[in-house]
Amino acid sequence: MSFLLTNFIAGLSWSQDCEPVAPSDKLQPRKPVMYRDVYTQLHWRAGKPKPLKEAGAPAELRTRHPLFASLEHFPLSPVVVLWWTDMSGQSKVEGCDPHSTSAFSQESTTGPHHHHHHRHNNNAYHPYQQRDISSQMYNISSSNNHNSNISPSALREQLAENLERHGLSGLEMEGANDRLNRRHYHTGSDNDFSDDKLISVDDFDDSDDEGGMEDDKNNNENEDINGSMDAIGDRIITTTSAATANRSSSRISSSSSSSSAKLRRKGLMASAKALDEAELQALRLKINSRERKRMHDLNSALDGLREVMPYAHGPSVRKLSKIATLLLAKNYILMLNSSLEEMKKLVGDIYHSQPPGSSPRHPAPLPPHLASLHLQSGRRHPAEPPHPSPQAPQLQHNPKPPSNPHHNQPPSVQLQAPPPQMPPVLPPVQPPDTVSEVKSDNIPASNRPSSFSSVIHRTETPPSGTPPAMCQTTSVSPAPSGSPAHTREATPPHPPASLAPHHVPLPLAPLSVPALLPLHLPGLRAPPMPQLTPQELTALASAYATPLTQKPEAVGDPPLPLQASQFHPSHHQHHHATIFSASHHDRNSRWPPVPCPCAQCLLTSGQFPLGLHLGRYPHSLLTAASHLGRKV
DNA sequence: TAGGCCATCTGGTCCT
DNA sequence: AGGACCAGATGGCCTA
Repeated sequence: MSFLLTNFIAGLSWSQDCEPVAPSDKLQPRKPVMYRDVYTQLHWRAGKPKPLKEAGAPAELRTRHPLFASLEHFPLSPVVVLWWTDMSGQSKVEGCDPHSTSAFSQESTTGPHHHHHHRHNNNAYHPYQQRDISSQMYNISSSNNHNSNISPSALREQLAENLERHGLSGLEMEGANDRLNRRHYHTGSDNDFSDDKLISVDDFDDSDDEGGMEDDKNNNENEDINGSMDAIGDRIITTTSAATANRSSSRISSSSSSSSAKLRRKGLMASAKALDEAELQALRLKINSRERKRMHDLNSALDGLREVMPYAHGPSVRKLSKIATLLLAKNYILMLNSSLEEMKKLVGDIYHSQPPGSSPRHPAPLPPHLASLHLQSGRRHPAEPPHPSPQAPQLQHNPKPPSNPHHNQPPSVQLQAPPPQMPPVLPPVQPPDTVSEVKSDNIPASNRPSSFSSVIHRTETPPSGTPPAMCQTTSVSPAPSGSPAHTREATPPHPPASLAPHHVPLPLAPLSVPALLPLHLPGLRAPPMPQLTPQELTALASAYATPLTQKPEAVGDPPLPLQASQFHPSHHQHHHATIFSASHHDRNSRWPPVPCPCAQCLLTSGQFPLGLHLGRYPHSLLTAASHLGRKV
């Protein structure tokens, strides 16, 4: 879109139809912001902060026209008189007496350049079509008045007359604007503020400068872009629109044209190469393309992160925002680390605690299912040779979660551990290719905790030749329906023992853990029996393995009164209460909830099926959640 | 309708 | 010099 601005005049010409309001309440210029070298932007407010576009100010003026800065110097003269011709060839007026200018002529806008009409989308936002008279920006658009007969020259005369009527001459304004421009927007270049009455200011962004206004008779004195930039501050300026956010290629092309001019003006291309306009345009396009690609790559990476995040991936789940993704990922990592530590401690307690009075001379034989646990922390058995590579295990996510109809199953987490080094005192480790599947049904009911609802099984058989140290993946199958999350109470398979843990070495072997392990399950401490059957171990692990495939209806049952009170700090209870009251209980919400990224929610995911209890919430809340999680 | 989120353009800065 | 990176600005889309 192109338009012509003429007689940009600030004056005390309130329309009789508009109730004069204290200008300070209506037009409060923001601190001038340098925009594209020499221009500024103002923030228009009418009573309360209001979007600029709703204030009726054309985007070009809001962002580029330096004379808007005059409002700072003329706070009592908020009326701005504008006349422009938009892309569609319609002349419009803002800020002057509607009774005298409403019938604006369209004759001046007709020309051979209506070929630009095709760029306009009827559904696209048109800044000049949104008028807010309350903003006291008098927008007198006569785009639909084809019978008007006021020519631009007549309009100028009328405007000048109005100015004189209010005792403000254009000359005074011009001088003031010149001073203002020199003060605020003079870039130090050769701005001379010539006496040009009509200056073409090529838009920097987007519009088609190849013809938007060339036909207008007022553009006879148009200068090229460089000349116009040197003459910022003149009263009559022709510019083009940036309001149309049409991302079409044509826009890019036209944008690059003006941008290249800026590049040259800026001096970036002041080398001897003397790139011509086409080259500069190509350069601008190239830069834009690179930046676009960069952002696309960034978004792709974020998408990849979302895929491995433990939240519902179903199509009915709203996509995590960028910030939510990052916060969730961060807290997820924290939770995984905590889970790992917890698991280490638990395993150490399980296998190396001895009944009171007995001395742990030898570590308990490690059942096959946990024989592969590789403990990084804790004291090692004296017989255990030093680990050759004590680096922390590397957490890896399966790029794709196990294929099953449950979309919200979390990705498996694999721990890459160094090659196993089995202490001689321990029984041989079950080969990693052994696939065993133990269901809680196999466990006697008397030994089965009430939380035995999940199934843990080895899901992958390494291909032949795979070193034993390679990762194993343990996936957690969903809990049977009707088993709410909070019923997976952390009932220990055996009465909790208060035995002091005896950390003894464990064989170095790959550790397979579920992707998400709820922490702080009460009672799940060192069982009294040093040896557990594989079934028991599986059952125990299942208590830790939180099925994350709970149906969303579980969301509707706020788990707050239960484990939350046990595991959540008070501040987090409040956080949860806030969150839940805000979105969790909104069954009518259009969007399914998305996970709370705070660490506490992740840590207590065993009680709250991760990713199912939050909908979108404001950034402030999300940030607060992050802060809360940081305290955990 | 306000606010959140996003894509895009843009200019500045830093790095290689 | 050129590319990567960053932040500001803007408008569109969507939701509450």
